[in-house]
Amino acid sequence: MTTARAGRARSTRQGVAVESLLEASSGFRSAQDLHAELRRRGDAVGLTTVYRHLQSLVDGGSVDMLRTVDGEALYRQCADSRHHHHLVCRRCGTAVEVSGQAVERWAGAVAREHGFTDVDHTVEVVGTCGECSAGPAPSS
Amino acid sequence: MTTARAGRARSTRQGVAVESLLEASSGFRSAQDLHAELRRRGDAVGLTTVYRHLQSLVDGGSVDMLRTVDGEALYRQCADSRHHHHLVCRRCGTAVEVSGQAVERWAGAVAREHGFTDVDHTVEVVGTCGECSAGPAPSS
DNA sequence: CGTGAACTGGTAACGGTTTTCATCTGCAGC
DNA sequence: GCTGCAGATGAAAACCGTTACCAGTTCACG
Ligand SMILES: [Mn+2]
Ligand SMILES: [Mn+2]
Ligand SMILES: [Zn+2]
Ligand SMILES: [Zn+2]
Repeated sequence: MTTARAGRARSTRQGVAVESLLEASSGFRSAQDLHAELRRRGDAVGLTTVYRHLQSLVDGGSVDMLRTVDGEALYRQCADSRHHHHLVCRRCGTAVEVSGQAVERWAGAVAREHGFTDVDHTVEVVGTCGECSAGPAPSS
Repeated sequence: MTTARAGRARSTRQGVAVESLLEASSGFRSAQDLHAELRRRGDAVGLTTVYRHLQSLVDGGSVDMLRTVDGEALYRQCADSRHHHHLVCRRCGTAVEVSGQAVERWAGAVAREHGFTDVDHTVEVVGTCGECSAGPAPSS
């Protein structure tokens, strides 16, 4: 009742591999990226299967997906299953989950003001995290 | 000095066609959509050229581009060249330009709070506009 | 064990976008 | 008005992330 998982019926080596790798990652990662790392570390999973599990996780609500400006899909395991947004470092990709009451209220108000209903919204904040701005300059 | 146009060096029939069609459109439109309408109305432009002009306009800052969830790029001529966001109807695509002081403040604050600098953000609000929710039901 | 539904993964297809390159054209300079 | 040519065009091919297809594999259950 509590977990509205639309997950797979069986637990497989591949499914566990994808899910746990994403869980161990700190930021958004692409399917191909995950696939490459799995292959590199020995326990390989087909690219198709990586996509399948990521899609299941997104459907289940435990993973967020977003599109980069050049059309690539990025996935991230979210600690909080409730509605929230991300503050992402443009350098290292690390993401912090943030909730924004102010934004929720604003979105609702601006929509109502223009006669819109069934409002939904997407908010992404990108910047350079403290660690990266203190770290080595992007020389080469 | 005022216009920081990174536009093309020459004025061509094709460039004018793309720009004015987008100008006459009320919401976000895809490159293929624009290409199809130009072809339909007789004054045809190569798809490649449509993409090229849209890219120039985006670079010049007079046009906004966003990605749909399935990776398609959508373009819109913005009336306001200053920073703003859009309230888009998920049914008819009509977009209203809105500025959100509350969101700007929130984004800055939440970033500062987590030690992030050089903050940027994207905010999109989608809903059903008054006209569409009053109009014909999405039957067939 | 035996059966079948779920799962896997190589390969092919898909679709939007970009690159390539031969051809064309706006326009600055005569 | 011409001419020259850098800039622009567009059909076709390449690109690339993603999805569909489908034959083979795995696993829960009787
Ligand atoms: Mn929100
Ligand atoms: Mn803003
Ligand atoms: Zn960082
Ligand atoms: Zn509408």
